[in-house]
Amino acid sequence: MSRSRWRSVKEIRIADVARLAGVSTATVSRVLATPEQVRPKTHALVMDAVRRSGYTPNSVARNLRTRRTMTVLAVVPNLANPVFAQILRGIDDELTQSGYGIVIGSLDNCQDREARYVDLTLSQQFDGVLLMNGRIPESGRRSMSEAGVPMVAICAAIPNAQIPSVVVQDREGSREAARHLVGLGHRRLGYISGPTGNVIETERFQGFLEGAQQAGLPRRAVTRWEGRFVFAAGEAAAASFLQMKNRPTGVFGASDESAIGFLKAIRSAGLRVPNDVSVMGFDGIEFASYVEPALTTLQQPLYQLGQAGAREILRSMSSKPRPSDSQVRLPLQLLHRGTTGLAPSRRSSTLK
Amino acid sequence: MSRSRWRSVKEIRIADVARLAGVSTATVSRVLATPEQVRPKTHALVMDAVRRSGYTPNSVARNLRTRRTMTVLAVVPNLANPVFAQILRGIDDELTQSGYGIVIGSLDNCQDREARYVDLTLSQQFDGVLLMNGRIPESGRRSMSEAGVPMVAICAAIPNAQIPSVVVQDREGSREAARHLVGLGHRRLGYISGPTGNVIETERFQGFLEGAQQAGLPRRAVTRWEGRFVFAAGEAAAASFLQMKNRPTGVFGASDESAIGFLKAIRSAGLRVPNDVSVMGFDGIEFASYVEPALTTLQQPLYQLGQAGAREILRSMSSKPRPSDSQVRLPLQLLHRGTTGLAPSRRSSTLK
DNA sequence: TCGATTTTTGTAATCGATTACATCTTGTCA
DNA sequence: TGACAAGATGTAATCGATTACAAAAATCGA
Repeated sequence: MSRSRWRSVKEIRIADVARLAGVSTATVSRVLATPEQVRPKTHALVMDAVRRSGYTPNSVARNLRTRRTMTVLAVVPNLANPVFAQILRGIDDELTQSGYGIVIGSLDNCQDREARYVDLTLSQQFDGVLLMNGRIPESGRRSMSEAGVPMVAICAAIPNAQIPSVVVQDREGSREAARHLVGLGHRRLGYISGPTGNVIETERFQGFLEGAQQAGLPRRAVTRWEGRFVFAAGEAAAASFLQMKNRPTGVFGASDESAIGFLKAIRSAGLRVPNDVSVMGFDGIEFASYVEPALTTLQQPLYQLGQAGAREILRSMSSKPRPSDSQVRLPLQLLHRGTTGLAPSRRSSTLK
Repeated sequence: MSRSRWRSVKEIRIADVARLAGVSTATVSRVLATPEQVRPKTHALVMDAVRRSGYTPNSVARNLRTRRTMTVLAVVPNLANPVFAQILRGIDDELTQSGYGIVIGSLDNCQDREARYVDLTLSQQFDGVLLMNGRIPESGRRSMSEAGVPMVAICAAIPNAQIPSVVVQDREGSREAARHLVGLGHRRLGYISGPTGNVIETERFQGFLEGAQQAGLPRRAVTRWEGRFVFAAGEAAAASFLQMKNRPTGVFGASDESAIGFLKAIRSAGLRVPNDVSVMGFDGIEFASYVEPALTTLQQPLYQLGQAGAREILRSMSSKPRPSDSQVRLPLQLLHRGTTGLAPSRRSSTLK
């Protein structure tokens, strides 16, 4: 019975409120959208009717008429990765402040899921799109860009596209990581990669190589293990690492998860960190400080990344003329924690 | 310039396609929605026009006319917790299969964020709502239930509400956890709680007490530390734990994160796990197997939980008559890993 | 108090689809 | 071949808001 009451409440339309208040629908609409355009007396009248009836405007109708949905799509590679959870928090907070909503589209690491979001975007569901997967989603012969909706790339810039991006200093960070390891005396380095071809991966690997080189290491001093940004990739790299004769003593994971997977695997094999091997990650996720020892890593300003991206898309959605290829690059912070230390060679000589 | 071409593509309406194909808008609509109702020749004609023009129906207009959005809202306490990420994957997969979309509404552990989702729901944005926060969101004097939209609770049942729920056997699981610890010889137990008042927390704590009692322990053998389902709660509990004179030897965290926080903190304090203290968690998140030692925990079938919840809401949205208070309870699995072992007392006698 | 100006309100068109109903084809069978 | 049913298509109403434009009311100065 209370059930049916709710139902009835749900059916209130603007016309009902207008009748109740003795005004036209136009006036009701104005009271709700532009109160300053209506006489205080009328305003009170209408607001009272709104309250009495429990009216809430139908946003679908409004969206149709105004041709905007006040909603932004955020495409992420996956939801399980806490990196994106943090970025999304920043986006959400920022967009909410401006009255926008956010729809999260997870690709679940599966490229054919792009189709769905292409369709939704093409069907005018969103006023803007935030891309965190480093590419413009497509479906068959159709691309999301056909929708003519503003887009902004976060986390990973999109090559060959005139799209503003908000990213971190991946290259510089990885360079610093390599230098950090070499500075500790490590002469043979390992690199656990992200997915080959991925923009971020490319940047980080290049940076790492550059850093090693700048620190005086030859290219062959760096071993690269093919991986992805997940725990399992680190474990796989460890398997390969363990059966090397001349093992690297400093290993850098292109993500915290892969570094943690590596860490776990080599410790299970009896190696000590950082005494035998130093390990570094990239991301600065919360987990990273709960492994043992706490993971040395490059911390991304994830929340701020999301905020900045959101501000960028808000700008794109408001003003028409845009540079449309601006790029913001936020700095990283090297968190020197427990998994990195002096190289065994250096350490023993020190101890002697 | 290509820009303007996209723009123009975007403006195609059903009337344009109809003109191009030389039929009425009704026919175009039917070709797209109910192809069997249209002659093959006409069908081909229209499809060709659709392809040539790059037409995609405007879903906002469609939603208005059909009075459904084919979208479900999923309210989660927060996004950072991987538990919800996994549940959401299950939901997403299942809903997508049925042509539904999902909007994720994160409360970010902040109750006043409920208002936003209440408004969206009241404004007819969703055909159904999945609640994972154990309560029906409200905003001022308005409740989400007024929208008259089907709702299903996942993860945490909602007390005193006629809402179907899909949960796990929290109570039975925690009971088993307590028995497991006592079975290993632990006579003093610790319990790191979730937020007091939370449905899940209540279930788990009751279960834990019951288990301890059934195993022959008096109530006072169980110490409860007030906490939340996050790392920091475990660390706080550890601080309290460390300054007890007669410490528990078996500690159960109501979440993996709190257990991991505890683990980290007591190991930093020099205690050995499981030799000095056994630790258990609840959730079975991926990270739990990467700490050292791997965390013994109760694994939730998170993905399946999401799937089941999605199926339930799909049912609620299709058929009108519903039991509306059915409850599905999925079983947990005790993963016996490295953080639990014989109690010190028991172990030393064994070794002797 | 009157007319001009400004504010407030109302009427009706509009957003872009779906769909009830009417109309026109096509097909079947005597 | 013609009558009738079944099938395909078209016309126009509809979903529920916003808003351009017109009309009415309030304000103001002389």
